[in-house]
Amino acid sequence: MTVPAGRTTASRRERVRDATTAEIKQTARRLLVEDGPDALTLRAIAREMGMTAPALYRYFASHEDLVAAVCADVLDELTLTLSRARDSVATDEPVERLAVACRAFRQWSLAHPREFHLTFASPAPRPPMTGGDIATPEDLSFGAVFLGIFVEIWAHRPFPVPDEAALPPAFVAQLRAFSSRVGDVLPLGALVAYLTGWVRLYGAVTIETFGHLGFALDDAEPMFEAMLDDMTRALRA
Amino acid sequence: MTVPAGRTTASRRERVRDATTAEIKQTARRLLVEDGPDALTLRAIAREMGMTAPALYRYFASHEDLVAAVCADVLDELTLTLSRARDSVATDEPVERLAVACRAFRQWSLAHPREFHLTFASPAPRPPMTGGDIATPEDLSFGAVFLGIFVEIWAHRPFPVPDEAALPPAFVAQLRAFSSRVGDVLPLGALVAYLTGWVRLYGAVTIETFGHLGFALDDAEPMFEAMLDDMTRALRA
DNA sequence: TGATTTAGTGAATGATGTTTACTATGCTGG
DNA sequence: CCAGCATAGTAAACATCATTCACTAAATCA
Repeated sequence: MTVPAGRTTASRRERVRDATTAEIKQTARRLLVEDGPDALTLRAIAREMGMTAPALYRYFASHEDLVAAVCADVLDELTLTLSRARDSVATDEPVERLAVACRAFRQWSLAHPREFHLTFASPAPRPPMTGGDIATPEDLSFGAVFLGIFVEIWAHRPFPVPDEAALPPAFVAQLRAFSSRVGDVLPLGALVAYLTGWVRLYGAVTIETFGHLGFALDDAEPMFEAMLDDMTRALRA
Repeated sequence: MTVPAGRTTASRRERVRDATTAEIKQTARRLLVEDGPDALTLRAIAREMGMTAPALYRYFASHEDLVAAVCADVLDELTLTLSRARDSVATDEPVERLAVACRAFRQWSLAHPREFHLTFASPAPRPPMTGGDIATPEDLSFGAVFLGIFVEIWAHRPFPVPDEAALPPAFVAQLRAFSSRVGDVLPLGALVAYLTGWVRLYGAVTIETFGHLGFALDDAEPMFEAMLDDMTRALRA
């Protein structure tokens, strides 16, 4: 995804093509943000660009593919945002780096709810996790940001983790498979903490952006901070 | 929502009208389940029923209204399912009643992912929580199931809650408002536990149904059970 | 029984994704 | 330099969608 392509090897044609492709995705995203997911139509995008809809088929095989490309862009941008947030804290405070990244995830999502929902809460046809021909939100780089922070935390000072023998064997088997897939960078118990953190973070942000806490709270930030507290405390102890 | 209407006062016309309304919603839901949210079209519904699309406007003001009605039905069904699950455990084990209801929520959602996403993860135009003219998932009955269980737990044996003085004042203010809205059935700290539980439950189920744990796990049940353990332990201690 | 309300149809409008045939334009090899 | 070709774009068409409007037929009611 998002291969910058070698500077010199780009012919003129390739350059204008890439520019058009980028403009299409940009326009699509603008329509999504301004007028909602239903406004994300080929005809509207083409209209905005002073083109006709069939022309877009020179750049994307289908409407679905275009949406997927927008999602990939969104994911890249979010990944970059999270990396930057993480790097704004010194490496000798890895738990704080995690907290800052989590807050950045929430802030970005609240500021970009439609992009967030399209990318993280759409019933997209997800391939059964075979190789990596399509980008799911957990694809490498994105998930790697948080996983990397957990590696840092663990290296800095290991935190209490559930005993492997206490976990259901079927769970351990899955964890082993996942662990080897990511290069065995953490003990299984720490992977559980990582996954638990992802579940809590995703859940807190998703429930807030969908307004499913509005029945009780106007501002969910204190709840979010309480969750972060709970999470980071367990990683400091 | 879903007023059964007095038995005797229903004229013949009203009865067949209600039957047709029900059939429309049923058909809509079947199309949603079988062919996905994009198949939920007025024309398709009418076609399935041997009617024409404009006829449906005698029953629903718009496509959006029909979808909202389907959501309301889904919510009612889920609420009923959760109540039943809760009632399958004796009232002297209220924490277990909570666990059983949470499992029922997950099971139902996994068995009905499209209904779940339509009702709980759609960017529907949510009114800013004024009165109650439109049904959001947290509308009375649904949220009341879980809130009721927390009331039972608290009555059976109070659990440790954060000190009110330790919470941010702005948070306390919101909690007070919510508390009075639900009749002050619990101390503020216990309300925090209730809301935290809802966030964790919603998050765990949503992340699983969207497949956002698939990058690590094939079966998220052990993670869910671990979450439940963590949650119920805090309510027993 | 006659008036009125109701359920439903058919045709039409404007929008959508997608395909096909066609037309320029720019690039490239002799 | 120019003949040939790949590319980017258009216009027209098709099937589908939500929605509106004029109309019909049937059920209800006074």
